[in-house]
Amino acid sequence: MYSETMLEAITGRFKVLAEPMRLRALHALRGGERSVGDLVQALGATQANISKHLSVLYREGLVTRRKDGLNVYYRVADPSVFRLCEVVCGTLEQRAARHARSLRGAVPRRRA
Amino acid sequence: MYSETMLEAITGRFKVLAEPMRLRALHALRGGERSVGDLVQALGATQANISKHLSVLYREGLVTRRKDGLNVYYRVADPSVFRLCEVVCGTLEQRAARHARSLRGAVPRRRA
DNA sequence: CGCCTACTTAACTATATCTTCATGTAGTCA
DNA sequence: TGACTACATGAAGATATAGTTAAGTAGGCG
Repeated sequence: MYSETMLEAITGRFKVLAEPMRLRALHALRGGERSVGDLVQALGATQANISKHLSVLYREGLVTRRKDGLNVYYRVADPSVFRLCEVVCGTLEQRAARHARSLRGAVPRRRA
Repeated sequence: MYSETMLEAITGRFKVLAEPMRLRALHALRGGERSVGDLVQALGATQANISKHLSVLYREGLVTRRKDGLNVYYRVADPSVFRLCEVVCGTLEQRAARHARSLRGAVPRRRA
């Protein structure tokens, strides 16, 4: 069993990832660092919105940032995020497959 | 990049795991199935509260349930949850270690 | 210096969700 | 049938958080 603080830390990490826009931002950063304006255009959201989500990711240690002139460039700091997504994807696909099978009938019948 | 529906599904899964009490419940079920009343006692929460969290876990497909007389027994249906927690734990520990090192000084100086 | 651009942040509204209390439901036992 | 137990659920209050608007900060450029 986890300690109380560890539990809060884990759920905190999950909470950060539980937002579509943040996940989109992280995956948009998968290819390397990008500026805020670049992300705004890529993700189709307002600049303030993206900026806030990036701040959350930064506070949680999932990204780093680097200022260059007027631009701020963000970069993924913790690639484990993608492993988490892949694990979730795997189980979701398994579940979907099971569901599909159950729709076809739990005990598949041959064509009459 | 994920499709919009896939993204919602992934964040939905993270959202379910982003609650300390639900994570506690899942880990309490790690040893095998347990009744609601048993979990209530083990987790130290109200019966309504536990029942609701279990319903969420059930809707999301993370647990199964089985009724036997007056009792309802829950069981973990998707053990990948524990892998997710382990991945998160690993990165949190790494981060804590880095933080500890930075507190000792990024460039450790020898005693004068 | 003033003005612009890129970004951040404060203030606000709307929405979601956790928690609790009370009630409802299903099964057991007399 | 009625009373009791185990669990689920509806309603309501408190809190949190996403999104927008507007203002603030910092750097580049004339």
